[in-house]
Amino acid sequence: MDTPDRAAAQQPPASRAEDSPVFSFINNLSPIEPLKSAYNANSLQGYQSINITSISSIFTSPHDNVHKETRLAKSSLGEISESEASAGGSKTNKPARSSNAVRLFACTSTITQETHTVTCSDVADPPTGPCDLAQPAQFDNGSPDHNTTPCHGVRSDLKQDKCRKLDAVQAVKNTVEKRKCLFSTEIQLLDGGQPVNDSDDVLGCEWSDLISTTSGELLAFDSTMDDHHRGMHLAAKNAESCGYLLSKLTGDSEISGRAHPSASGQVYYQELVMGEDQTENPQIFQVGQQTISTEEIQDNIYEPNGCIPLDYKVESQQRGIRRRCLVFEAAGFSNTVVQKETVESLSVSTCKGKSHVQTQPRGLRGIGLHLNALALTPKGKMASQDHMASGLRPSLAEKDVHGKFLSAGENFPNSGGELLEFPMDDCSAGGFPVNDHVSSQSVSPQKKRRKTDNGDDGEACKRCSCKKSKCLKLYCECFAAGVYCSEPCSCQGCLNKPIHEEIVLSTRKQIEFRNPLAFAPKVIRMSDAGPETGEDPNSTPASARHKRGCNCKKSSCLKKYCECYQGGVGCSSNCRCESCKNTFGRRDADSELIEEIKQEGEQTENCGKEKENDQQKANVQNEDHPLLDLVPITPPFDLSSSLLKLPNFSSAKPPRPSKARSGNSRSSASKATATLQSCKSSKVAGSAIDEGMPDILKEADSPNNCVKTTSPNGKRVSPPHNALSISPNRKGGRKLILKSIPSFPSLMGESNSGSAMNDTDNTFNVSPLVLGKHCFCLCR
DNA sequence: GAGTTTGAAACT
DNA sequence: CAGTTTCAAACTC
Repeated sequence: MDTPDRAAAQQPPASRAEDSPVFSFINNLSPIEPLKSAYNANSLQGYQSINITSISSIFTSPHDNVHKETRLAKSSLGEISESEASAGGSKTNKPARSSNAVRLFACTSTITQETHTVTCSDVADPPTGPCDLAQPAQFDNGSPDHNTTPCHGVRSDLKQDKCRKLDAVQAVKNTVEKRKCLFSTEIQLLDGGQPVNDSDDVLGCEWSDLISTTSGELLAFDSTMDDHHRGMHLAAKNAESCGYLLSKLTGDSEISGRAHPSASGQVYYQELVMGEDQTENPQIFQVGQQTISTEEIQDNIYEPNGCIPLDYKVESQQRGIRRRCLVFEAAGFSNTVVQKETVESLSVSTCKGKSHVQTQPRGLRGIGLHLNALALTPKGKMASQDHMASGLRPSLAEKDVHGKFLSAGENFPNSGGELLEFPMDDCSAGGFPVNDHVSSQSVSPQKKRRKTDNGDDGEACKRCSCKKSKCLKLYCECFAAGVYCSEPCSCQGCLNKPIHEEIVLSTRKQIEFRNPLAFAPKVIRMSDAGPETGEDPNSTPASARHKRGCNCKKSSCLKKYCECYQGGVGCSSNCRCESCKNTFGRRDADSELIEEIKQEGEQTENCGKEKENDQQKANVQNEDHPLLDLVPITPPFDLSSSLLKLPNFSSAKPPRPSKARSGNSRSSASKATATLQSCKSSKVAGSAIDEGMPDILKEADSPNNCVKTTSPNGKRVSPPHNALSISPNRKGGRKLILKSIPSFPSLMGESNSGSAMNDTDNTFNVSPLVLGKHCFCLCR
């Protein structure tokens, strides 16, 4: 509807066509066709767009897509937008969507401003939730590449035009306007107000042009209005990371100019993200101006989404996935919806099941890092963490509902798009950093929640209280988690804020340089992700393990002082703890060795054995199966006994970071993997991963590969589980996670690892937690 | 809320 | 790489 008009306005030719009856006709048709196309044309693309991880296609597609999209965008976008609008038009987006959309907006908006391309606000439409399916189709229509395209539909262009028309025409307008409102600039523009500098220009010819070119790519997001607005405001406030983006959106042309700074933030993000993906988006950051490559945008957008799971499966694919995710988000699919579809499609396509993906509407991008730290922590400190990303997202995250979700680190590269969104619920999202200063204001309540409410403890959301480290050291939970400090934090002299992105980033890099795994999750939980989702064996770590063992002496590994305990995993050979009583499972080196041996022998049979604390073992062994299933991974449980040991790890290879870092560790890992592989047989791939991976990872991987079975806790899980399929840990973990985190974390992790994480990291990135969560959800 | 304990991180 | 110091979380009162 609107789109056509707008399109016409923007693009004379196109618009004309649009105006024509034919156009209308097409529009009508488009919705349907798109679907077909989506599905048909490329199952891949279609899937991808959906969620599917089809990776290769995805990756490749982006560029192609972009072009196509751009093209399409002009012509088709209008249509699409229309169709979407029509479809969704009536409806406001669902909240969930909105949230996502919002994020997208933020990103897009910013982008658009800078680039002048499009604003996204309206895009929200896509989500328009009405049709999950429809949307995809739409996307497809718009652009074969669905991935990117979906968003396109929404382009600011369209929006503007739409707005105009809408103003004249429809009730929809309201919604639209709202959307627009999200981004003040756009809105203004639409209204005719031109508060925004850039907008003005843009509005003119440029919009069309820009839009056509870049915008096409740009995703239109719809933000569900209210939420978006909220988000926007928040963002504006927060401005730091995302804030600037928002601000831009809001119409500050200046901002765009400023963009650089903000851009810096973006850059940072890019770096992080890009680091992985750089190839794709090198352009993007060119400083403010330009547009952020659609991909990035998409990425950003997507990341938030839960798409991650897909990524999960295939690392390389991840992006594609992300994008896809973005699309979905853009599409505004409710997570659920998307998930459904995606699931179906995905399952069909490549997916390996990434059920979680589905479930996860929102990924946790930031995963990587310290999710474990935050998330894992029993209390639910879950924070999402992406590195820095969090900063970016904040606004977005906030937007959602009460800001319940904060995406912490969407942007963070590490996450590589892995940004995790955390449901505020848990941590109150608060976790995320995001926003910081400003946000704090608005958020404060949340923060309170976080601290008090959230977690079981109330601490869950609690943030750091650094005094001397300026929150730029691993001492700082936030920093370690890869998130910006936010209100909840009681830190002093904090530099871990979006404003100081550069510093944060550089510091982070330094630390990573020193210790590549520094930001990797301390504990990797394999089981969760992989098994349950069934997804990626590769990426997912099979069992959780300590990145490096604890060194507890007095706490007996029974207190949170113990990282293992805190992470809900049993101690492993890597641990140097004394008088270990880790309830999750403890492994002595000797026992491990023995186990390994056994495992080797058994693995063939069962693939693994469980070991456990001496005492626990007895108990556990019996249980394994039953207990495992029943038992929540969560630490507290005695399950520990049940915990399986990882076969391989055995020995003590100290999972030294160095090894892991170097990625060399493999040998041992390889062994483990081998065994694991044998277990699973199927996936050896893990081996490769393993190679790259640190021991921990390996372990994780192996477990994954072998089985979901592997419990998160490496130790716990033993390959044998495979049979069991589920390690207790997982379950436990899942359960816990579920509460805390509603949505699945996106798999972002992989891609994400972003800055912090390297390849190996990436693996880590996928936060076990998340995975676990997903898994958990799925399983249940 | 203040003080103590604890163990990781950082430093040498 | 090992030992020491610094730091902030975890814990206790």
